[in-house]
Amino acid sequence: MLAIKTLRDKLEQVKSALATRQSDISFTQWIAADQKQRRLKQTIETLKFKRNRASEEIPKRKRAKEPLDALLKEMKTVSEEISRYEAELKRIEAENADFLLNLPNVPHVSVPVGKDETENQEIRRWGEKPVFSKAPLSHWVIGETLGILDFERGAKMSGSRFVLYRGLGAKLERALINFMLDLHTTAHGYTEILPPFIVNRSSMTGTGQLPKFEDDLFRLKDSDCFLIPTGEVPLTSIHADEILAESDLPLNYTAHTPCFRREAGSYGQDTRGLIRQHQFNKVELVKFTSPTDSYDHLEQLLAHAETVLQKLGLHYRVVSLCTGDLGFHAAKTYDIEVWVPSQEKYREISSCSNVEDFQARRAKIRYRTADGKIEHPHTLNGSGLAVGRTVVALLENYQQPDGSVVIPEALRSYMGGLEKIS
RNA sequence: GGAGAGGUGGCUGAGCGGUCGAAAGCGGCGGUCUUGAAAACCGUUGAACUGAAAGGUUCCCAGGGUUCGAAUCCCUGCCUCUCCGCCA
Repeated sequence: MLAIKTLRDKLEQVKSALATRQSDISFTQWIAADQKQRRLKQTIETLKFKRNRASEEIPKRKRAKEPLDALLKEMKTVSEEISRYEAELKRIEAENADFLLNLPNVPHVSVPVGKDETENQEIRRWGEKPVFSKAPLSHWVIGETLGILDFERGAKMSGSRFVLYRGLGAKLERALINFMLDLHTTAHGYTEILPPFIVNRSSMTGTGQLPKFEDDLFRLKDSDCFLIPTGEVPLTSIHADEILAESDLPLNYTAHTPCFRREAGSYGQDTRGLIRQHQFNKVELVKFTSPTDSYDHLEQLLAHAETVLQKLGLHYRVVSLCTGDLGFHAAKTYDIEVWVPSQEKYREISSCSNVEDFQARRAKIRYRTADGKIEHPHTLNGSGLAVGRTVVALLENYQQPDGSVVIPEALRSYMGGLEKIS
């Protein structure tokens, strides 16, 4: 959510910044409604002032046994007026709040301007593409042949885009989760959290998933609660409605959570394999930082996610998303894309964003500065990493001519010393 | 699932329908005292909106209602706790 003050004072700047996102938002209606809202509020406050003064007067007169019928009558009218105006104000406020909640974040100045993903900017590459003697197999062929991934039975019990891991496949997923969590908690200084995987509407709204993206979420039938689409939601909600101390910052949290996504509107995309599932595991990184150094922290967060791939020896590139490809709540985003040999493509395996104060404002996350001022911290989040997609990369990049898959050195202690899956 | 209790400021916890943004204690901050610290004592200490400021309005879980006036009364919802039942 953007600050109303910013909208009122710097509307033209906001407009042109948002235009780079390819959003066509009209502000004319909002401007009128905002003015109406302020006028109404003034009227109501004047009336309430009158009522409050009368409330002081009435008991005095009562004690003095002075007549007050006329005053009571007058105040009854005033109260009726107030409730009439308030009903109107409530309606307008709800409209305006809805407008604000649906406005995307303003891109940071360093974000490349562009219309869609074709104009994202490559920042760097790490490692080399592996060389194969014959055409590399897709991870689902490898996984099914090795008996570690079972898409058929996943679909049988749950539907398409669900998978069953078996034996060493399940163990590999678990090994990756532990490997990532250990790395982030020991080497990178994050506090491990095990949050709820079901959250209420307020947590979803605070983090920016709602009201705009309800169709992408799984909602529980009788409770207005949702399955989390990412660990970012519970981790960022940890400090909702709180006022932190400046000395608390930065706060660094990590968590492994399953993520649940409806994937509405992605029919026909990545229908086979692990790339796009309704349920997948992810290790998430979330930071709360001071606004002054949040962009340094974004680089750090990105480096922390990259470290996972480096330790696993997986070739990847880092891309800075252009304005047109930026997610709703992000001011700046780096995607890490891992090499997927069977597709001869880089595929997103992590997305690291600085949300600035967009979520903090929605979720009422604040901190008190040394001189007592109340400010919104910046929130950052990134995948460190998407676990299912890491399995994709491992199976494909480490596949051997004999059909086996070598386990990278860094992971072996988590696999009971196993060197390859065959 | 059944029965009951309750949701008040950073925390604990008072609060008669009007003088309550709200007692008191703790904690925090500043000070006195002290070589220093502790203790003691004194002072101070919520948030949002609005306004140049003075000030004004709002907030005692949320939403409705009663009333000239609600933290206080009524209704609904949410949440927490206790006991019983069930259960990993």
